[in-house]
Amino acid sequence: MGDLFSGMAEGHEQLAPGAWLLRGFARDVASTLLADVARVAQVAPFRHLVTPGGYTMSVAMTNCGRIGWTSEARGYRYASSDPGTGRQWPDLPESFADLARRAAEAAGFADFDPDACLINRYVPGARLSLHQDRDENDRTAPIVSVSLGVPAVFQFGGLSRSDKPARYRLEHGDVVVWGGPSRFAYHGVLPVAEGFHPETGNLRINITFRKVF
DNA sequence: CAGTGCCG
DNA sequence: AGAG
Repeated sequence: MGDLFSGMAEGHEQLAPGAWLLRGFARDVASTLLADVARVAQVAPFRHLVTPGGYTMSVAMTNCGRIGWTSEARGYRYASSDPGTGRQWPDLPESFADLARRAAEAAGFADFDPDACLINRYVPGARLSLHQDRDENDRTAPIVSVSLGVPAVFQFGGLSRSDKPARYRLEHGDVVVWGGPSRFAYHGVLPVAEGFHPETGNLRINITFRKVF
């Protein structure tokens, strides 16, 4: 097996045009990120949202930043306050903003300034079926996704749901960035296996940054 | 509107 | 296991 991307920085794997897996990119700040996740969750608790189809999601979610993604019986939407508490979402921690900006830059997207940050918590068995992120108005900004805790298998496909997705094992500190021609790529997470990570126990935490406006 | 889910 |  040869090196398909010789000359590229170690640990940066191209998944598709405009899509990169930055292996271990957030490893050195992972503890700080997790501490900030805990702080956010204290103000905006994780909840299991209900899809418009009436099913309760296996992944628990919360948000920080100016606006947050939510799902309700009536539909998906970005909201400036937490429907669970009525309060505004907590501010985007500095550690989040800095990491998101640097990861986007490393993937070729300059000046990424996310206004939305969705935090997903997976227990063993939790999953996110194949979908597109398409509730954002800014179609030029990338998606930045940070994996923490127990590993998971990430599916990354094409622009059509029928395109067979490739699978990548994402570990603590890995970051995936996709934008440009891959901005609307289908992606998902297979059911998370039982596991243990010293910083999260049996949980997987994912932090996803988007620019809505 | 709803496929970020279920069925098979 | 995973198409539709």
